[in-house]
Amino acid sequence: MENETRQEEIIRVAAKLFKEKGYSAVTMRDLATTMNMKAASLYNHISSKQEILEKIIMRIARKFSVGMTAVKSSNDSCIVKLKKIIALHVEVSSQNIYGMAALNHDWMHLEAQLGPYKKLRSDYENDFKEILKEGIAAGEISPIKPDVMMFSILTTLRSLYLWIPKKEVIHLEELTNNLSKILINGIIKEN
Amino acid sequence: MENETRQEEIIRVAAKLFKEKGYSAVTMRDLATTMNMKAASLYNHISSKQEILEKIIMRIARKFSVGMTAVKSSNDSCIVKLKKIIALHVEVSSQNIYGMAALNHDWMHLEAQLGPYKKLRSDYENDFKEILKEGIAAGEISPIKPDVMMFSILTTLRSLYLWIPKKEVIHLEELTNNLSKILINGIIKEN
DNA sequence: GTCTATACCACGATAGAC
DNA sequence: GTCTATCGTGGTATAGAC
Repeated sequence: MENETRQEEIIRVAAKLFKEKGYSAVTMRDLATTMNMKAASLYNHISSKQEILEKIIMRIARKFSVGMTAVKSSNDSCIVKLKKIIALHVEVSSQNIYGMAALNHDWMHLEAQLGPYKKLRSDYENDFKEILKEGIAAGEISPIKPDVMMFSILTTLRSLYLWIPKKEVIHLEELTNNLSKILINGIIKEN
Repeated sequence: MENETRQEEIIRVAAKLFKEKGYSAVTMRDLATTMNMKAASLYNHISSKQEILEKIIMRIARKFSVGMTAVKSSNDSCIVKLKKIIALHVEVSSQNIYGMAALNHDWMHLEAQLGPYKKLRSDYENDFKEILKEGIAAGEISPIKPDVMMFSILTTLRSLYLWIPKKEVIHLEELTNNLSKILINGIIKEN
């Protein structure tokens, strides 16, 4: 965290507090206390509480969009594309375990950026579903409702931030492999 | 909703608001406006905002505990036990789509009931993991880390409330069957 | 860049008339 | 059982000294 600007530090600490109590329950006084400052001093670095939320959420949302674009444009099979999406979520979640909480649960408190956020999320879900549909058409994936499949896989991936920090030592590659097996092959033992 | 007491009505409406904005962001004035009352009048039916949260969360948490106890004490195979747990989540979630949001995201704002809630949740997760471990020992389930399996399945089940209301017509039995296939057999097509 | 002081407003909750 | 009025607290944010 060297060479981190004071604004970046505030945003990082705020994300941690938002994960613990949610955006609405965290006050500027809470944030200031954690930063060893007075609340008024925060405003030399950020213009509002809302701005902090916007930076936390939109930064991560854009990473997912960029990642999905890369996966879409590849020539991989659908199963490989899915594995790449799983790896994308493990990577982004592990690098933003606090911010992911705000992305998942505090997006409704966005004001000016609410529309742009919703657009990114809905585009992401459509791309995801499209990959599943292609997989079904190509005979790679079981012909179960793509909606239910996407919901099942994506909610697991979106909740990774709750769970990654609990691992003592985080073997991200191992986690990615285990998740791929479970989400793609299921948990039943094949004989 | 006939024969519903005024207190039950307040709790039901509050759960809906909590799902939309989170416990902290919903004010007693918001709740009163939605109920076509003044905020002060709410206090003739409930003693505090905190009491509303407690009733919403603890009621549902106890349903899951009761359901898990029934599954545990059966003589079913582990796979059948898992299917029963999936059905339990579909049932409880569909009957409490608003309350599930508070259960998942506002439990940290519990005060006196925080400890009891955490105990119920942790017991539930331990029972769930135990069933997976038995399944592995019995050769029914793939020998992947039970932690990762439980995380993957349980986060999907815990997020059902986000998704059930989006279905135009809810065929709960079909949803249960599709989810069982996806979570247990995976999405890959077997040839 | 941080501080003290404070403006202004909304919060949960209570008192007491009707 | 609902209302008006209000209490005490604490919210975001600004002004201006240092």
